Amino acid sequence: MPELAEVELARRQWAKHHGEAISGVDVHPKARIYRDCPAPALRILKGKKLLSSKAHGKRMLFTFAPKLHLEVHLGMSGKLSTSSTDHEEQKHDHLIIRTKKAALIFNDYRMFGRIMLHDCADPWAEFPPQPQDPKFSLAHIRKLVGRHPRKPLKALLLDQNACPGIGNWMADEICWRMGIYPGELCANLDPAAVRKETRFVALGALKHVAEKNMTASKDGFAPGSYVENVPPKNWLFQHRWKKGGTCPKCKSELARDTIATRTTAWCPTCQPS
DNA sequence: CATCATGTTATAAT
DNA sequence: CATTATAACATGAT
Repeated sequence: MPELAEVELARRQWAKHHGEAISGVDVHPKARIYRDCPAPALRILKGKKLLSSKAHGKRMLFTFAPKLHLEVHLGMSGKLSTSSTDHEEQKHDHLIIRTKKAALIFNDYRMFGRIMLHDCADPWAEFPPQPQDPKFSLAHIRKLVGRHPRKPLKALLLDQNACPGIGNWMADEICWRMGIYPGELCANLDPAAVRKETRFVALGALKHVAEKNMTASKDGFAPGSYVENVPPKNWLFQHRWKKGGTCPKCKSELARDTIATRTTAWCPTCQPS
């Protein structure tokens, strides 16, 4: 499910409980999401306060002390939600962090998501710039494109070291805005166009998906409700999965195929191969 | 029953 | 060594 804007929205669910002390931690020790971290280790959070949080790409980091952070990745089907203190464990709830006011829940039925615990000051110190950051510069993109001349555009966009936070639908959206066939090789691309449209889609997604609903309600969201936050109708997003879906620009029927291991939708007219 | 899903990663191949 | 391609992971919806 989650790309950078959905991840940011998920982070904000738990972020509503910054400042609250942790009274209990329920874990499912066998769940695959704990493959990087023994589940019982999470009990160290008990008695600590959730101080702050941030996101980078598709990762979230929840800070409980200067050198104690919980990292969460949602994988394909992970969800963060909050519920009342009497929340009873639902199917595929793998982690429930309890405070006096709420239950913070991580649910993931496919278990491609993951949990990590960090005991250093800044576990993300060496991360590459995100598309929405000013550091996502033209020089940076030139370097990326130059390093991957035989890589398809779509594969570059999906590379989390290159474009952190971009996933399948945003990658298609970016290719479509560029007017470039997703299988086009990086060697043939204009780095300025890659930068421009990647930033447009990243910033637009944050605005439409992450921010919009945050002002819609002040007392939280029902679990999963945020998935209804979607980009506008003139984005490819709204048309790419409909059968017989058409290009919002030229109304041609969209094409579909697997590119860079993922199902890809594009407009054969606006993005000729 | 077969196919597909907004993701990553270990391993192979070039 | 660096870059690129593919299979595997687990569950549910269609």
